[in-house]
Amino acid sequence: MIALVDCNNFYASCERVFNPSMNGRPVVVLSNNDGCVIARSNEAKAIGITMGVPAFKAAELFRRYNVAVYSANFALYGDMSRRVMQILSDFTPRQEIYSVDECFLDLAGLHEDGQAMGYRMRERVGRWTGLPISVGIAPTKALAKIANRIAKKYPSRTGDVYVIDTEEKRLKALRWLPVEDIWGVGRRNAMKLYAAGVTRADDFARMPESWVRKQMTIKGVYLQRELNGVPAIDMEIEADKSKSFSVTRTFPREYETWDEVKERVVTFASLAAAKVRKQQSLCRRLEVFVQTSLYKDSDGPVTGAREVRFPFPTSSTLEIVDFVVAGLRSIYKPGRRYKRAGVTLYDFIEPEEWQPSLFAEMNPNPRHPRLMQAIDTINQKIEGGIRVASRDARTFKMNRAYLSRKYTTDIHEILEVKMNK
DNA sequence: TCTGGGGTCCTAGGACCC
DNA sequence: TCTGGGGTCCTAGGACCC
Repeated sequence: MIALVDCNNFYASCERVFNPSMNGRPVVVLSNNDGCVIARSNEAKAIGITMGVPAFKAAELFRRYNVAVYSANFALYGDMSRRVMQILSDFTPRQEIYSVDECFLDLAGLHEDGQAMGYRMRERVGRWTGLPISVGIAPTKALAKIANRIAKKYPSRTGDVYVIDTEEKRLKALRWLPVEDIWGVGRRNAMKLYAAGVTRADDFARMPESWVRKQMTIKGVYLQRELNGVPAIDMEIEADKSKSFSVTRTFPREYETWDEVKERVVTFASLAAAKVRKQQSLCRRLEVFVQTSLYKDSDGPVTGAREVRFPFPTSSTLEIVDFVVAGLRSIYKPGRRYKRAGVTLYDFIEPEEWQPSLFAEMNPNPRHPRLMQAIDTINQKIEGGIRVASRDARTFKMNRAYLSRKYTTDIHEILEVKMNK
């Protein structure tokens, strides 16, 4: 059996842990720049605040219902996530961390009753972190997802834990679940399925495999097997190295000068490069894009994008910054009002896989690795301690009007939290 | 005035090779 | 009139996830 454990309303719940007075009150968390709603407590959902709604459109609801509003505090959520995952890994070493707030646990070989174990997980995570979780248990990952959904939907009847361990329960669950809510069925496939007269998961499970293969590719076939109780999607216990790193942002206002846009893009490239170094890869390509407002022009946003292939693999911020500025220069149009930009680093190789070129000018600067190491060490201790000069913090300030504090990652805050307890 | 961010995988089709 | 067959690699675009 496989468990899918997931934190309820994760970001909103994290904020609540440190502000218990928010219990019972609607809580929402906003995206970068306080742009739109990205997490909601149950109370916030109940008063009709929808996922992704722009903050300015929900302002009236916020006021009327005395909603507690928070700017996203990803450092806090990341740290809470690490704690939850750590606790759950005690139940079985076979854990797949699927997202910041979810993990699969392979329960094979464990003798404890699933329901009982689910309650124990809930109890322990709740007591040790203050976060509420839901647990779904079933023979396959796709079914565990559904079990979890049932647990969430009927908290009082299930106690937030639901196990699909009989054929009867499996069929009942499939009859209950609309196709569009199946894990791996998105908007597009849902439309195809509806067009074919398929509206419930059990209809989908009975569709001819050839049809599924044709309409939904091999992934659809795996999914169908999983719903029929046959494992087809492997657990991924070992976290692979990432294949790309992106940093993209919407700006707080439109930028109309080269310097402003360049500063942002250089910053994004620097952040992404640090991630590449952290996983000890080298990078051979980047993509940079800039975009005008998604909402202003009636014919939609104008996007410019450019791929840059490096003459050698590198993880040096200095080298990557040069490449990204060259890329940006080739797409930047003076006079445009840019609202969003981003950088993706990808096409990684491992350092030992690469041989230097015979031509010196095609090789990376041999002194950069140690320089980067020194910079990373310093920046670990002093956030933003060293950066390339073309990054200028003064030119950019993100809106984070409702930011909570770094309760778990800043030593002063940690002491304060402890004293209050 | 104000509208998020970061990933992975699959497939078709083109380019190229022998 | 008749115009091979098999394979790899790469990329863009689509679809999906949280």
